[in-house]
Amino acid sequence: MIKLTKRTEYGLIALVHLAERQGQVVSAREIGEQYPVPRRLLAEVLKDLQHGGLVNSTRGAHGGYTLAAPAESISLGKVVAMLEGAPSVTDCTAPETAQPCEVHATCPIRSPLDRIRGGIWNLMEQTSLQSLMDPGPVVSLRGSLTPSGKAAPELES
Amino acid sequence: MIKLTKRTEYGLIALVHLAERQGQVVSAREIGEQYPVPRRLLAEVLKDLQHGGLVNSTRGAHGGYTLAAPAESISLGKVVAMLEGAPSVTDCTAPETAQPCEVHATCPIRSPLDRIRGGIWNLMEQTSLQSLMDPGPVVSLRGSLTPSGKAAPELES
DNA sequence: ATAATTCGCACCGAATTGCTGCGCTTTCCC
DNA sequence: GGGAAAGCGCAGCAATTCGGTGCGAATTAT
Repeated sequence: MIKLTKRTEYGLIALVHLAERQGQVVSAREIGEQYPVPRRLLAEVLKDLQHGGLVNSTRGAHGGYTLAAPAESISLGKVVAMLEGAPSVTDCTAPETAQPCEVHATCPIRSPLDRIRGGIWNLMEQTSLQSLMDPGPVVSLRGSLTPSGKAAPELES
Repeated sequence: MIKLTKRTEYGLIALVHLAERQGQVVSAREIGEQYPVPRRLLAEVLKDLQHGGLVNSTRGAHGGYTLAAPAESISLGKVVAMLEGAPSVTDCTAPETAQPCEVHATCPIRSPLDRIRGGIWNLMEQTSLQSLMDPGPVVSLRGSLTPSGKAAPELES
């Protein structure tokens, strides 16, 4: 199914919240109080974001989280990749699967499907956290589905 | 997770196969023999496609399926919507959920997330079965994420 | 009749998802 | 120093979804 998980949804809520108070240390509890987000799960998500280096965490009494980078430089793609694992359109397109997918040779939709995946991914890569907050147009894609199929050059590395 | 289900994958394989022999009646068994697709499940998928009017089915001895429309007029979006149900980026964006999603008012990422969904959807809507088969560029998106957020005007109706 | 097909359920096992519990560590404040 | 506040790590649980199958009925060419 084409959808994002709750983890990503919560993560985005938190990130946007952090972005609004850039610099300030915000606790998971505070965020959990403002939105109907199970704070326990939110903490889990924040932890993952911290692992990925998107947020900094401060422990201890008045601890909490801050954005580790400006909102403009955080792409939706990064968040999704971090919170949901490697994205793929079908299982056999997942690079780490390493199973050459027996169809491979015959499968007539493999590479096209790859292009779709690239397009979706490109969409997310080009969407920054900042633009998610802006009211205006987010991004203008063009030529996102090129024959090369490599619309999303680098993901995480 | 951002991915298509096996159902869609199998459906696309079948549709492409049907498109290649446009006009000819092709049985589920034949398709199942060419690709490592459980023919039982394939039949299930084909049935759904028939329900949605994308393919015609002929019963009886030399029965099978044919494309119900030219490959150019079948969009990837239609197939996905038909095989995976209403697409949504998060649960609360699903129209039929009807739960107004308590955050709604406060949720800072609802509408942006909606735009993402629209963008992805738009991508699929603009990708025809035919273009999936062509080797060239598939589609050139531009302005897919407009502030209006309604990048995908009509879905199924 | 018989064989080849699709059709319509219903069902099962496995994986994923959303969520919670419990205890530990770190840090601030008194 | 002691307590409270906060993050960290791991493990587990319930519900849903997904991939796949079984079985029989209906339909049609030979």
